[in-house]
Amino acid sequence: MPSSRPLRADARRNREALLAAAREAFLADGDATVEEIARRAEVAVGTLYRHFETREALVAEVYRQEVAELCAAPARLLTHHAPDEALRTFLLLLVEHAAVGRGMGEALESIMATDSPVFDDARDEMARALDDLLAAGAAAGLVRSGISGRVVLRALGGICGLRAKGWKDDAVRIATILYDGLRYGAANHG
Amino acid sequence: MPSSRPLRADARRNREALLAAAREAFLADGDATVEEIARRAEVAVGTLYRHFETREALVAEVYRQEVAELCAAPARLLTHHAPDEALRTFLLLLVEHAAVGRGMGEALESIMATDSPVFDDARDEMARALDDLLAAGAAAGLVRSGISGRVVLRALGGICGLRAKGWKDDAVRIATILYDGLRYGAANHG
DNA sequence: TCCATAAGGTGAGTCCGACTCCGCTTGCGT
DNA sequence: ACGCAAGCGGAGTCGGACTCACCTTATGGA
Repeated sequence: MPSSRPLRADARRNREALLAAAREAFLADGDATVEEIARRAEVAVGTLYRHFETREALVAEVYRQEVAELCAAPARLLTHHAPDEALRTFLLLLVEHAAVGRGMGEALESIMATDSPVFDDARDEMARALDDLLAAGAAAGLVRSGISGRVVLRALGGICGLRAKGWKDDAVRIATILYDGLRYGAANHG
Repeated sequence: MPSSRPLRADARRNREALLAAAREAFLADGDATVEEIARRAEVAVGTLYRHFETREALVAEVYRQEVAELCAAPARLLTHHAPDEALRTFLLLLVEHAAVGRGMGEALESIMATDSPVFDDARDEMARALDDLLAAGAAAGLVRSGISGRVVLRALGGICGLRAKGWKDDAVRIATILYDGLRYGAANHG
């Protein structure tokens, strides 16, 4: 159903406006009712639902770009760093992304810690990205083998939700612990 | 407000019935509307709300016993095992508890991964229990120091929510990775 | 240029679940 | 046995996601 017809001009405008309004609302506050988003975009809720199946689908769309970018990182990191360093950097990059705004953290948490089918694609993509990292590390004997990306993803899920004072330090610590834990059973243990 | 007066007989009965109904509903299905719980207990929702501030408070109460038990474990484990072994066992014990029913997992997740004030007590208690474990481990040079129980708690949060096939294996793996990560930077590194 | 028409937009309304309120009922101390 | 505070019932409110029957308009073909 994409591109059966190229989308009428007003429709495209509204879709864009909705995404912009949602992005604005999410990045800042983290939530926002569909009503609020529609109002910001100067359309009615019905229009919102013409373009996005559910509120969650809108959230997913808003963060798709950024998640895709995040998922592209492992391949890039692996060309510039040793696999273990690439893994470490990626985990910290994730924390960094989660920190850009309440919304991004929540989106990442939804992807990592829920099983909502709306995020299936993003979840699969991130799991695959992590798989690559882990496989490269294992092949080099720097990371224990037998761990799937999905597992690591899930382990990281918790750190993206809350925004208490000092949150980021904690997140970095957790990422570091996980990283060390992943190296612990490696062939070249050290 | 506890024990200003010993609670009228019918009130005690209803309170008990509500807890029983909720326990039954939660352990099996994981959720249940307040309406459903009230119906099961053969009282009206108003009665439910006389006894419990919010739905969450009811959840907290249902699992208080079990959480308290869980929190008592570290002290016991430390008298029988080396600190590192005690830590490992506790992490696995947590996974075990999360596995007893959808509800218990959800409750643990709420405690560990949210900041709902309803779970403040449980959260504090668990963090303290973990602190003890970590401090003992650090004192013996078996566990890296500088990690607070709260951080570990948060890291574990993600593993208690989902119930996909093979979930428990994943949870055990994550717990193991965390455990290894916690030992990684220890004084007697090995 | 103009019309037919299907794509798109609208917003009051539905649904659902948590929570409230107030009048009625009842356990229990005297 | 009586009074009344404690307790209970359940219809009602509220808030948020989502729907649908009807209206508006962009667009492409004559």
